[in-house]
Amino acid sequence: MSPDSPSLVVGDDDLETTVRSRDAGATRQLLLTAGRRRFAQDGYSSTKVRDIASDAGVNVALINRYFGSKEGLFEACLATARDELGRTDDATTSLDNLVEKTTRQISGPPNGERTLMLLLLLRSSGDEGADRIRRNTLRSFAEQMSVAAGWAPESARSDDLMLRAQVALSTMLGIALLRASSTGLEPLTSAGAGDLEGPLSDVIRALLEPPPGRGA
Amino acid sequence: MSPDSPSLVVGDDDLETTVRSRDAGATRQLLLTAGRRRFAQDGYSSTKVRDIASDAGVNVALINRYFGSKEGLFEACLATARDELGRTDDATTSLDNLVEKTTRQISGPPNGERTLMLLLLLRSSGDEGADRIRRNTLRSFAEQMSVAAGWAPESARSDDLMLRAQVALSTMLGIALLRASSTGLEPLTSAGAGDLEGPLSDVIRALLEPPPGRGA
DNA sequence: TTTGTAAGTCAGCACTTGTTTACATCGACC
DNA sequence: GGTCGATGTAAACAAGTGCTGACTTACAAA
Repeated sequence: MSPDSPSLVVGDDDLETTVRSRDAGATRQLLLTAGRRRFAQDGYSSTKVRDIASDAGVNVALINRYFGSKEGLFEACLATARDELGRTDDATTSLDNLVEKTTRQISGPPNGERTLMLLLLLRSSGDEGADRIRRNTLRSFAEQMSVAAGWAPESARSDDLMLRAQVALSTMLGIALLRASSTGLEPLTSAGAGDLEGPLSDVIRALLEPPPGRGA
Repeated sequence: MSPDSPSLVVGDDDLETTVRSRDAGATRQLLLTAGRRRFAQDGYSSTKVRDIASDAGVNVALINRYFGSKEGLFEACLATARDELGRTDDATTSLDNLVEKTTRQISGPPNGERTLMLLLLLRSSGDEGADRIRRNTLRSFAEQMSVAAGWAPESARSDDLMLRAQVALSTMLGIALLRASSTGLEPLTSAGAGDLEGPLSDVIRALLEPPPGRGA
C-alpha cells in the first residue's frame, strides 16, 4: 500500500505520522523545534548539529541546506522565540494579570515551550546578529511588562522604570535557568504554579507598583 | 589580590619562555584564576584548555598534570567559588546588611571577582560531581540569605522560606547573567550600585520580610 | 660532578564537529 | 519513456580539541 519511507518516521511527540516524504517546510519546522529545545537546554556551543538532526529525524546536511549554518539555525530559532514572546496576546493592563501571566510563563515543565523561549534568550552564540535579536527581544519584553503593570506607555520608558522591569525580568530568567539547570535545586525546581505565585507576586508588585499618578 | 608571584613573568605578552619559575602552587593558582574567568564568562564547553593555559601563561599539559582533566579544573574552580561564597564573613543579621551585601555582590564589573563566582554556579559541564557542588553551594547560599534576613536558623529551612530565598537568589543570578551577557541590555548593564540598591532592596524585602514572630 | 626528582615543554594521536561534495530519489511535466 | 528541479542521503574533509607520553630543564642532595 503506502510505500512507507521508514527512515523518515520521526517524532514520538510529533504526530505527522503521514508520509511526510519530501516537504521542505515541514523539515524546516522539525529542525526549528529540535534546535530550539537543544539550544535552550544545553546552550549554543554544547549543542551538536548531529544531535539536532537526530532529534528531528532528519539528515545533518539539511541544517546547512535550509539555514546555511548552525549559526543560521540558531538565529532562526531566536526569531521564533522573539515572535512568540513579542505577541501581546490581549490587553494585559492589570498587575494581577501580569503576575498571573508571569507565573504561568515560569512554572511548567523545564522543557516546556514557554520556558524554552526564555532560556533561549540567555544563550549566546557569540554572533553579533544573534545578540542583537536577543537584546531587542529582552528590551521589548521588559517594556511590555512595565506597560502591562499599568504604566502609561510614555512613562514606561524612563530609565528607572526600565531598570525595575529588567530586574523583574532577571527574576524570571533566573528562576527559569535554575529550574532547568541540572542542579535540581529544591524546592525551587519542583515548585508548581501555586507555590510560585506568592513570591513572584511579591517581587513584581514590589518592583512595578501601580502607576503613581493614577489610581493607586 | 595575591602577593605578586616573584619571577613569574606572565601577564604581558609572554615572550621570554626561558624564565619559567618552577612553583607548582603558583602554577595551580594561575590556572585556577584563569579557568574561573574563562568558565564563568564563556561557559564550560566554549572554553578551550589552550585558552586557559594561554591566559595563565602556562603550558597546556599542566592542566592535565595538576587537575587531571578539563573537568577536574572546572570542579576545582567551582570549589574555590564555593569556599568564597560560603564564607560568612561577619554576623549579617539585618535586612539592611543583606541588601547592602547583595547589591555589592551584583553591581561591579561583569568580570569582577564576585560576579564571576555567581556566574560559575550557572555553568554546567554535564558532570555529576560538578553538579553536586553547584547544587550544594546554591542551596547553602540561599540558606545564608534567609538566615541573614533575620530568620532563626531552624525556621530558615521551611520549604516556603527556602523557596523565597531561592527566588531572591534567582534575581541575583539573573541580573549577574544579563549584565555579563553580550546583549548589553540597558539600563541594567550599566547600572551602578546606587541604581540597583533601590530595586534590589524592594525585591529582597518583599521576599524575606523580617521574622514575623520575633522582634518588630 | 653526579644523580634523582619535580616541573615544564613539545609533537602529535585519537577523536569530535561543522560543513561540503557527490550521488540517489521523488514528483511532475513534456 | 525522459528530462529536470527539488529534496534527501552518505561519505568525507578540514579545522579544531582534549589529552598523552617521551623528552628536557632546574634545583638540590650526596
